[in-house]
Formats: sequence, C-alpha cells, structure tokens
Amino acid sequence: MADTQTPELDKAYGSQHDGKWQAAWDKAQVSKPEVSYAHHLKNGTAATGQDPFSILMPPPNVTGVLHQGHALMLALEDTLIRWQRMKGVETLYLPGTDHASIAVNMQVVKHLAAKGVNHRDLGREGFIEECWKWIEDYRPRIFAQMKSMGISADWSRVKFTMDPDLNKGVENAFVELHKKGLIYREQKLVNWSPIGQTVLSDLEVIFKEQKGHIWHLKYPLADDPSKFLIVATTRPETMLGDSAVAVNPKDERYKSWVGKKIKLPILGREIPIVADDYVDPEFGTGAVKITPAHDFNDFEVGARHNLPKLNIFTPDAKIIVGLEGKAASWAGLDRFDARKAVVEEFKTLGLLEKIEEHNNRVGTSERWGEVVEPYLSHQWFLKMDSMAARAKKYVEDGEIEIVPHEFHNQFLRWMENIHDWCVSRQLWWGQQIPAYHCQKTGEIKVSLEAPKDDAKHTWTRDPDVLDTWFSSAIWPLTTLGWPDENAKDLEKFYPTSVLETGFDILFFWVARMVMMSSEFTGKVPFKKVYMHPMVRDEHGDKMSKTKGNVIDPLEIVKEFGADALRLTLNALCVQGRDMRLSNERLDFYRAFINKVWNATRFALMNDKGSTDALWMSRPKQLKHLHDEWIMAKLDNASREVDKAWSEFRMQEAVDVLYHFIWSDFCDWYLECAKATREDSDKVVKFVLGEILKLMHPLCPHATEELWAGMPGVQDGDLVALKSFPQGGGFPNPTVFAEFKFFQEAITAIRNLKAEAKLSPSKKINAKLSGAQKMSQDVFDKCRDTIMLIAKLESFELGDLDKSIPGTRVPVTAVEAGISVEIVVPIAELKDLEEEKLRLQKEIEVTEKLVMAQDAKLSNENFVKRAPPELVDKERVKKEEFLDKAQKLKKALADLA
RNA sequence: AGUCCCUUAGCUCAGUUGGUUAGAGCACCUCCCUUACAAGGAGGGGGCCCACGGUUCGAGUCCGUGAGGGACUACCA
Repeated sequence: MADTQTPELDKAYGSQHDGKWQAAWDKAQVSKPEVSYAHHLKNGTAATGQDPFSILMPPPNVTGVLHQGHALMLALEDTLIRWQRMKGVETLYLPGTDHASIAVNMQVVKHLAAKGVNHRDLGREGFIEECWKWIEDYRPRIFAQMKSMGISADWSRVKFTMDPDLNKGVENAFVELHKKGLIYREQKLVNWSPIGQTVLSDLEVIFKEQKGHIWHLKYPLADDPSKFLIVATTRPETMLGDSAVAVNPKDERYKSWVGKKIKLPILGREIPIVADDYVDPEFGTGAVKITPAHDFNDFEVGARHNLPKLNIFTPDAKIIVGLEGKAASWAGLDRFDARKAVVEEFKTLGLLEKIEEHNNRVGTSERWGEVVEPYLSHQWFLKMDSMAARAKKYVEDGEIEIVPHEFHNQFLRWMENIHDWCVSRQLWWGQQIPAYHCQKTGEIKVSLEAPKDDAKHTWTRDPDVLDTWFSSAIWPLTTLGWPDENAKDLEKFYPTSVLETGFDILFFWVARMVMMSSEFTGKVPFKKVYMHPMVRDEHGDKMSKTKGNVIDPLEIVKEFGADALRLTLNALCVQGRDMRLSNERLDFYRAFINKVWNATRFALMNDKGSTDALWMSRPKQLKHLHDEWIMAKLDNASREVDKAWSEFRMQEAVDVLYHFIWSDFCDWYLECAKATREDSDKVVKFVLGEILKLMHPLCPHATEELWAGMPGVQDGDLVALKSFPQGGGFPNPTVFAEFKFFQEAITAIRNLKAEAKLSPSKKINAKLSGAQKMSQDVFDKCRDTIMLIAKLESFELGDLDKSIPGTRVPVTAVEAGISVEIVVPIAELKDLEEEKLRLQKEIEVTEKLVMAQDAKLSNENFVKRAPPELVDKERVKKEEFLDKAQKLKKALADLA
C-alpha cells in the first residue's frame, strides 16, 4: 500500500476545502457517465441490466443570478444523481442555461437605454450582437454559482437553448409541426403588451385585484334619441370600438329593442342591438356594449353575429388616427387618458347615468407589469388538442408519474381546458421563426431554407421570434442530439428518468415538454416528474427583493458551506408543503455535519500513521452485542435511505441518517466502543466509512475531506465513486430485542441516579436478578459495557440476595426472552422516600398500560378479526407490562 | 366561482398501503466542561392530533359536514 500522508483534520467542520474537492471531481471526470460507469465495471460494482439514470437540469436564465429555488433544484437533483452513480448505474446529469427570450430582450433594452441608446436604432443585427455580449458577460457567473453548490453535472455536455445545434432542432421542430398541420398563422384577439409591444401567452398574464369603477352609460336609440339603453362598463374608452349592444334574448325588458339601432355618442356611428345568451340579465343593466376588437368575450359574440372588429388602439395603446366625430381629435391619446375623455364627454352630453365602485381583476403582463390589452393581430399558433390528449393519456396510464400526486389532477384538468398556444413574439432576441413572406403575392412558406426569389416572388423572413418555452419544450430532445435520431445520447438516455422542478412551471414547461417531445419520438420525455416545494423565509413569506427577505444561496454557501445548504434543503423538503428556510435550520444541519466530522476524528484519533484500511471490508467477527447491533442498524438505515430517495422522500432520508448517525452511532455505539476499544475498532471504522458513503450524496465535500483523512486512502480515491451501501443481512435475529434490554438497563440506572440525586459519575453496585430468564451468553456480550456506561462499581448475574434490602428496576424484553431486575442495594440510595415515590409513580403508569392491553385483548372482535400476529404482539406487550408491574410492586413492598 | 392542500407539544414541523405507550428540532427545567464534538452529553416536564358525525375489532391516518389558513385555475360587462 502506498504510503499516503494522512492529513490532520481540522478541529471542526468548515467549508474551506470545498473548492479542492470540486476540482478533484473534475479531474477524475466523476460526472461523465462513461467514466464513472467504467470505474464501477472495473470494480465489479456496476449495476448491470439496469436502465441508465438521467436528469436534465431545468435550464436557468443564462443572465440570471442563482436564487434559492435554483439551489433547491441543484441540491435535490445532485443528491439523486450522486446516489444513483454510487449505486453503479450509468448516470447523466446534463446542465444548461436558457436564452430567456423575453427576459433578456428586456434587460438588454434597459441596459442600452441606460447608456442613452434606443435599441431600435441598432437594428435587429446590432441588437442581437448586444444580447450576445450581455450573455457572454453573465454566463460564466451563473455557471460558477451552480458549481459552488458542488453539483456533479457533466459540463462537457453543457447546453444553451440558443446553441447552433439546438437552434437547428428548434427550427426543425417548427417546420415539422407545420407540415403536420399543427402550426398555423391567424389573426386573433391576443394578450398584447403595450410596453413590450409583443404578444404574450395566456400564462404570461398575471391577474391582479384592482379598485376600479363601473360606468353606466346611456346609449340613445338611433330613431328616437329620447329613448336609450343603459350599458355598464369598466372600460368606457372601448366604446369607441363598439360594434353592437347585446341583450339576453329572454329578457322581457329589451325584447322590443332587438334589431333596432343605437346611435353611438361622440362618434355618431350606428350599431345594432343584438340578442345573445352570453348576456346575464341579472348582472348590471342587462345590456352589454360589444367591442370585438378589445375584449375576449365580445370577440366571441361578435363572431356569432358577424360584427365588424374595430380596432381603436395603436400597438402602444394610444388612440388611432381616423376615428369619427369628436374622437378624431383624440388620436395619440393614451388609453387611460382616453377613458377620462370619454367619461367627461358623456357627462357633458348628459349621458352618464352613474358611477359605481367596483373591484375587478385585470390582466397585467408578467414582465412589464402594465395592463395587458386584448389586441387584434396576426400570430403563429400551435394546435394543442391532439398533443394534450396524448399527454393526458400518458399521465392517466401512469407512463408518467407525477410526485406529489396532488399535481396529477391539476395536470389532467389543464390538459382538458387547454387553448392553442401563441408561439410568436414580436421580439428580436430569440429563435426567429423559419417562415418567409412574399410581399407581392402574400404567400407564406415555412421551411428551413429561405426560398429563392423569382420573377413572381420576393421573400423576406418572418420578423417574429418564438416564445422561449418553445425551445424549452423540446429540451429533452435537443440536448440529447435530436433531430439526429441515431444520436448516441438520445438512444441511451431518452426517455430521461426524472424531471425535477418547481410546480410553478408545471404548465409553462413540464406539460409542454410532454406534449411536444412525444410528438416527435412517440415516447414520453421522462418517466417521473418530481415537483419540489417553494422555498420561503423563516416566517413563511415568499422571498422577494422588494420585501428584502431574500436569503441569497451564495451568501449561505460562503457562511455555512455548500454541504450545509444542500443538507438543509434536503431536510426541509417534504411533499405538499412549502419549506421555511432560516439561519437557525442551517446552523442545525451544519452542526450535524460537524457531528459526523468529530465522530471521524474520534475514530482516527489513535490511528496516526496507520495505513490499515479497516473501513473497507465488512468485519466478520462481532464480539459484542453493540457491535452486532450497530451493523444491523447500518443495514436498516442503508435500506431506508435507498427507499426514501427512490420515492423522493428527501426529508425522510435525512431523518433516517440523522437518527442513525447521531443517536445510534454517536450516542450509543461510540460510547460502547470506548469500552471495547480494540474489539470494536474494525466495526467503528467500517460503519464510519459506510456513513460517509451514505452521507455523500447530501454532503459531498465534507465526506470527501473526511474520507481522504482515513488511513490508507490513496490520492484520487473518491467517495463519489464508491459503491452505495446496500445493507447486508442480520447475523442475529434477536439483536434489536437484546439491545433494547441493554439500553433500558442503562437508562434505568441513570434514571435511578438522577431521581436519587446521585451524581451520574457516582459508581454504585448492582445485581441482575432473574438470571434463569436471561442467557449467560447475552449477559456476557454486554456486561462490561453496561458497567462502564452506566457507571457501575459491580454488576453481577445472580439471584436476589434477600438479606440485602434494595430497590429494583425491572427490565423486560420478551422477544429476546429477557425478564430481569436490576437490584441496587438500599445502601446506595440517598433518599428512600424519593425512591418510594418514584416506584409508586411508575406502578401507576404501568398499571394503566396493563389495563389498556386488557381492554384490547378482551375485545372479542379484536381477537377474532385482527391479524393473528398483531394479536400475539399485543399479548406479548401485556405480558411485559404485567411482569414489570409485579416487579415494581414487589420492589416497593421490600422497601417498606 | 371551481379544484386542491394545510390545521399534531409554547414555536417550526415529521408521521408511506389504518395497527408499539403519537415523534424530532428549537424553547423550557435539573445535572455534567467524563481526553470526538458545549455546534456536546444524561435525565425531565409539556399533546381531548381544529370541531362534529360516520366506516372499522381498531382512526392523527379513510369518508362526510363545518370552521380557520393557503395555493392554483377561471372570471361578469
């Protein structure tokens, strides 16, 4: 064995070595599936005959800054990835970033404006050049931030949604979908952002509660201006685009009005009164002005009645040139000023009936925050119905499993109510739509290559770009090499194993990936969807810059270390509930890492210079009860962690490890091992080594640092490439019951000392009575250890010597065949009365338990109908309680 | 308006197909700086598991109703 220098471990855990290990993983190419899998194959630890495991990282905005949501995503994904890799599975974690068309476009426009440059003056090419500059400035930052979390992503495969090959994939997808007739161009009413001057998808519109008004306006009848209908509206300015007034056909009040005409005030234009079921006679006045070009419902009504769609706004929501009457002078007026002008005019004309207070929800743009204008325009749409039906079926049939299950129904419901997706955007930054218009003929061609001009045609490319989410929807394809269907990664890693992300993009992204990726492959893009919760602050509030309660993950990494952050995020991650992150929690989990740290220091304390790699092989000889027990516990913990992760129960995995390491290993086992030092040395080292492996997916840096400190570990020998503990077998089937006796005996003696106000370190004499119920073998396996830990002067096995009065502590473990009393001579006790009280109290508690068991067991129905093994268990319990109660009573009687 | 989630110790929360005396951390009380760790150890107090009803031998867990809190989707001119 090479003579490796065992570095001295720091006194406490700190994150100062994180960078060293990130470099070591890079050097060993741990995250390259080919490399790590080859390593496992060589060592005989590969999981053969199993599908590869792959996660595609949800690409953050390339110009973004890592936030807590990203940190959570990276922590969870990398935990799963490292766990699978250690299990010997061929594992791919593919990182990437998103071009974030609309967000980056906006940032760069703002950035230019700050320099006094109007982006439109640069022209398309010039602007895009600026965008690339901006991105090159930011891209290294987010990469560095992601890497600081210690993720083991394969950076040799890193992707950007605007990489040339991904662009090719996107254009190919668009052309293919068009060929299939799923993409079409149409003039429709869309959500329009007057500030961004682009269309938005339904999902990019945020509804906000706003205090507003309802104006009741009088609309005079054309042939008799003394008569009028009163319409109620929240947007009086849109009356300039009215093309009808609608009433309910069943409404008796207005029956005679249908078919007549209204002469619109201000404009003087005449519009018909139509009957339509859409109108609710109960609401407002029962008469509704219809503006097909500026309201989604009115658009529908207008279509049914063949009404003209009269647009009144310019793209930046100002009154157009060319309106009739007084409105002609309002050209260029902003929509909100136009509202005032219209109301003022109605007042002047004596046609304003009244104004009511009204709270309504108005759609605002996600990006710019201004009120979205329903606007008539030509856009590209993607037909959703057939793709949605297929996506729905995948989920219904369980081909895609959504965790937590609550999102299952939400997903299906959305698939049922989906509208066609408007995929074009009037922006420059993004993937330009591969469509060409002929100015002369008005023809449109969709193709990868620009069509050649000829005598009849002059082609220009469609200026619009695609919605960011269009390229994201085929992320599982393009990152793996599609449209090359023979691409190696596509063949090997598609469908991917898990799609891990936040529920806020379930519809934006997850649903669209399912629909679109399967459209081209006929296969689901991933088998499981795991939606993580939202990270909130310690008070349960959403983190936001304006509130100033943002906990910056980068600051946390600096202050607590990446491992503490990863561990904490995992520990707080339960299904179906948001998590509250706080410094208190981070402190707590950092302390946990420190515990592992110090346990390792303890184990290595007397090992300086040793090169015996004791932790590498499973000890065969277990001399003491606690040795057997900790090995069995280790196996249990390994299996439980494995199961928890396979079900995305992230908190449970941490919980299992916490209890196993802190309570079982440190509090009980290591204390025992101090008594049986050489005998237990192999076990201590082995279990510790396994603990480092179990903890590695959560705390990769600290576990590597500790591992490297183990004697005999050679340079470049990484935990990251070790085999994940599988759990062996139970050498002794009654080990838990026996150890239960062990623990209870010690606890009872400690308890006795505390109640008797004896110092814990005061050594007392004790005897074990009821020897016939306990095998000499078990006693031998734990006698010395009990003495040491419980601080006993003497501890013998034998019958109670009646001549020595004393108090007794019953300890029973029926399953192990143990029913004994620990006898402490009366001379050891300071206060006899206290002891009597203690016994009295315990008798009461125990008798209550006996009664509860009696009640259960005397219930005929229970005995008859419950599973027999359960009834047996209850009987055993009763026996235990009864035994204990009797002994306690005898003990009390002896003291009296 | 519809759908879904939550309500368990003073606080923050676990509690997988119903089945040990309902758990943990923090906080609190007592004791211990015992040579891995005071970011530690030992012991202790603290719970009609929101309410009512139902199913069951058995309910924190399943069903119904109600109260309080939250999320999402849709939306009335």
